[in-house]
Amino acid sequence: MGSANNGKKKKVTFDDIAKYTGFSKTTISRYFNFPDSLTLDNQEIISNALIDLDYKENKVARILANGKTEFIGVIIPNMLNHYYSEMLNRILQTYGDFGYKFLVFLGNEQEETERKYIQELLAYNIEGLIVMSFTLSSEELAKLPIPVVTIEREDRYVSSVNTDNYMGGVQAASLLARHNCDILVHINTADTTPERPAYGRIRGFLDICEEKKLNHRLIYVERGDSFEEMQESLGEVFRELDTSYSGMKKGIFVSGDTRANILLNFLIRKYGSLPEDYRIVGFDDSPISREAVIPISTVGQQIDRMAYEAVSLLVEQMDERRKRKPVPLQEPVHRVITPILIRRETTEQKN
Amino acid sequence: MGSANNGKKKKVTFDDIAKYTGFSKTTISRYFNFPDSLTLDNQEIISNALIDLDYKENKVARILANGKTEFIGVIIPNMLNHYYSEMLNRILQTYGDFGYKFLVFLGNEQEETERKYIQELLAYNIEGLIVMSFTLSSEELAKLPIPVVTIEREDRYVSSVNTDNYMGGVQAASLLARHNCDILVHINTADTTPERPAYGRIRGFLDICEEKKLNHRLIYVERGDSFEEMQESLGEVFRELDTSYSGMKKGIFVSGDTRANILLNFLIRKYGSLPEDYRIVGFDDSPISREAVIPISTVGQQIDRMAYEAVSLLVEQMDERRKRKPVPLQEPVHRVITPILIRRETTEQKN
DNA sequence: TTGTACGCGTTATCAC
DNA sequence: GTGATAACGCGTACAA
Repeated sequence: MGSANNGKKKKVTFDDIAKYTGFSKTTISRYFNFPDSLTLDNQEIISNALIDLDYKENKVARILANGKTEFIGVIIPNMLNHYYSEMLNRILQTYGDFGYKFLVFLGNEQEETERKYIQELLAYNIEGLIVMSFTLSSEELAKLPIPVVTIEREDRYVSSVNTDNYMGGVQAASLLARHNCDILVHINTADTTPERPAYGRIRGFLDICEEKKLNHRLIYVERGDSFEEMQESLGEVFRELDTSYSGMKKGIFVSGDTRANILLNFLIRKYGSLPEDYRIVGFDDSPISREAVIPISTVGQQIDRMAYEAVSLLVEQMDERRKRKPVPLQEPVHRVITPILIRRETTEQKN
Repeated sequence: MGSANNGKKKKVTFDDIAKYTGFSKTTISRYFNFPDSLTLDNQEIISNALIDLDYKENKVARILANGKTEFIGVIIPNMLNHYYSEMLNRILQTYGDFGYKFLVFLGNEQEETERKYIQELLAYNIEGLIVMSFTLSSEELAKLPIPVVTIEREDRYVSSVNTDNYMGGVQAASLLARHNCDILVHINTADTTPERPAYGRIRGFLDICEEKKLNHRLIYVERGDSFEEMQESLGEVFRELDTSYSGMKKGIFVSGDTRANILLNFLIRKYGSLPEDYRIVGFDDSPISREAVIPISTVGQQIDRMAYEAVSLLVEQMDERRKRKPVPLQEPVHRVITPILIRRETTEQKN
């Protein structure tokens, strides 16, 4: 047995391999980076030596020598929201495609902290940055010395990937329109301002309503910090809708499945089942839309594709930088991913 | 003015600062690591130089020089399960407490891939590893050259943090017993084997039932890869329970809130509300337990504390390694976190 | 209190 | 096809 290498086991380096095989450090390096430049015999010799010595590669040293960390920084607002955790999930999974590792920070809504995080990330020589939090302006992000891609946030001065929110609004409103609702209602949060991509949902909804001359209404609720707060504000909305439009068929497009579910629960708890004069469409295709007591129709964001596009957009720019004469992007690239309408029982109820 | 450093802006190094200020590199280094060893005047001079030159620290170089990466590796099974994403969330948040950065990989259930991930992590000189996936045995993990802490998985040969699952089972069963149920049922997944911490839930449940001589029953369902599969297998269970124990008061302890919610939904869809002869307790305190049409009583794992304990346990061991004469742990440390029983409407219904 | 010289493990640039 | 040597940017004895 090799016996236990007790205490601090010194790591095996190129130097050790070189001495062991009689080659130079350079040749060992070449074995890893340009194996074809060695004779097959010599490759074999080194290959065996690696096993004999139990060599483990040291990426830190490589980074110092050539500057490529293969690190991408990620700043994400939180992970309570399924949308973000799923996005992070998909981002991490692109490791298989591109080989980049991710350093993740949770942005806590404070500008200064977030700047600190970015400095820390830069100190590790990350090669690119993905930003999902919205505390820092794209103008500021664009000034960073590395490529930046944002996801679903204000993106005027940087490249980005967003859902086609307008299309989402159109899809939702059209579906409700097809069900011959007497009144279309869209519920969104008060902080959905025009510069946010999510604002497109409102425009899409309104455009369809106006185009088809449908009776409609827009309701803003506070975002709310907790589930209970959301429940409370939606409780009022529910009671008002339920009484004001009594007897009318109501088509409700709720921006966010969590809120759609809350509304649905109010209905079920009041009526024991989903009344026929209610049709509901959510947004996000988050787990709750599937797990709800009546599965909720929803506009599904293609999170997997968005994550992939974000990373690949970043990789393109990072690759460009490695060239002799890099041609940086003159204009930010904005990729838009079409959402997918998912019909479930809150619109397709079989009675 | 320094003018715009065009093209590839060379990074400012200690050498540049040294030349600029007239000090040596060493003094600059000391400024960062032992500022008190410089006179206040000289600190001031260097401090100003940093601003003038717009110096950005380079952690990679520092790592190479002293070996401390401040990286912790994390291997997590997936992020679809809220439990994992929340745990990751909390782990990432410990950055504020300990300053360690996390390199995260998603274990995909294949031993070889997971070993590859670990090698990659080691290549980056991570100082410690947190493992939540269960593909690799603790025996194998214990052989790694760095400290390892597992969370809620088989942990015989490594340090770990687990929920007190036994206590959780006891709490759930006791609560149901207090409601004078005629039959206590525990639903768990078939893969919950004795070496898994989660097995304690079963033992706790059984012990209470036997101690109080309660009519009880244990039902195993397949884990299921999708929500639909879970729904299907639980559908059968539901129909059987509903007919077999008709007229009896049923106390059901479901291992996992997602499954508890599915069961609840079957009830609501059949009866329009939660019948009085049903009492349900879930496990995990995941969002669905709160968002369900009838909020579900559940045994809540203290994920924040578990994450903190895991990281701090790791940090202790990593700190120990930096000492002259490190005294490695002779025996793995197992920290156990007590779960908290959360009573909601599925047991405390006000009619 | 400050400086000199070397080491960390790899890659890049020349030679041969 | 292979080797010597100099970077890469910082930490750390040891010396002054």
